[in-house]
Amino acid sequence: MSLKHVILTLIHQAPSTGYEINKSFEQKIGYFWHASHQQVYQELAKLKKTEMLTCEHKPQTDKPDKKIYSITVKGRDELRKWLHQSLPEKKYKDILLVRLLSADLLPLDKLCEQIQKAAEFEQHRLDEFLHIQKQCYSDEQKKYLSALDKRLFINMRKGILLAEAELAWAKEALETLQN
Amino acid sequence: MSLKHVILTLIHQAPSTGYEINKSFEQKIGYFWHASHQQVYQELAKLKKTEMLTCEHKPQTDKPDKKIYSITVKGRDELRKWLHQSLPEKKYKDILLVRLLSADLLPLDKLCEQIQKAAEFEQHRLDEFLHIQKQCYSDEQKKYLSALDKRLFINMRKGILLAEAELAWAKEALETLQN
DNA sequence: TACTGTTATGCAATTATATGCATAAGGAAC
DNA sequence: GTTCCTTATGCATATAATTGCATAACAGTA
Repeated sequence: MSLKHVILTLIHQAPSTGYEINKSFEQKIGYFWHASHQQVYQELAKLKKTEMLTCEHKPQTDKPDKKIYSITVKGRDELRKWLHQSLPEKKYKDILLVRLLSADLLPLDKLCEQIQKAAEFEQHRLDEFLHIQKQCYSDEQKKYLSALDKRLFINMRKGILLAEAELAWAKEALETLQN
Repeated sequence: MSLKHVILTLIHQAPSTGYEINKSFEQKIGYFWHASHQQVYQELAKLKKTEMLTCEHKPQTDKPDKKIYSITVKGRDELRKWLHQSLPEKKYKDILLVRLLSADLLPLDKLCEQIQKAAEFEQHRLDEFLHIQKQCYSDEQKKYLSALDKRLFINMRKGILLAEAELAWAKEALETLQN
């Protein structure tokens, strides 16, 4: 439903290869959308078949050949249409919360360990975001952000706020469990 | 991967029918795990076939017949095994953040409308949680929580903290966009 | 020279989810 | 009396996502 549009969004920003799109998913985009490389290549093939994208073949001598995809008018129309649709309901999936429900089969210390580990992961995420914030968005820089940079800033802020909430929860949860 | 274990968790707590499990997903469980009724019935059939669950058929005269599922020893072992596995990485999917990236195809006012709508949904969620918190977890009551109630409390707290973070983000985002 | 990592693509098979439709009986509302 | 809601189950099909495997050339390193 949406991976299609995520990819269209990326290629709309700039023509790209599957490899580059995969890199985006591994790096920045990965914080708010997850996709494997197989999924990406399959989706690109589908988008080409339905004429949302065109593909230019770029042979290379030293490295494997590239396929550079560009968005078509049809693709841009589809993207615009999707952007105007109302947001589908969020589908929450939080394994840790499920595990809490059957913790009588999981010793308290093991459970706390899992919460601890999840917290460390979030801390790592948060640190990365905070680093970006420091580097790219000083109070001075924030005054003169372009429209695009504003949007990137907002996205990063969500990463920060959610990671902080996760961390606050983990702390509280550990205290309550071990009280 | 996990729906299986979510269902095992629920039936481990108490033998249930597919209908009851679906109710759980629509209500409380829905806040941290989403599943449709078709998915649930199919998964129950699979779990029965693989002998994780047994099924007792309860004919009823006034209403459609029930199938009451109970967890088997094999099912409980499977659940315990899963509980001890380390958590898989979270797979983030946030459509709103994707949409922010291609906002040049979406007028600012429409974008803000979508953020506003998402915020209203979160506010509704938050209100429900806060209501539960007020009803069930007064300062006095919190002192004497059973192990299970503690876990339920922790889950609810996550709902509250995350919803608050979403709301804080939405407010900030709207301010930045409209500055 | 063999191993590891990066660039670059993909197929095949399976599993997980979603979409649409179907049945059936009781009760409440209009 | 017909329409809608709740209880209770499910099938068939379609789409999305994961898992495992495969290819290939170069570059660095041990």
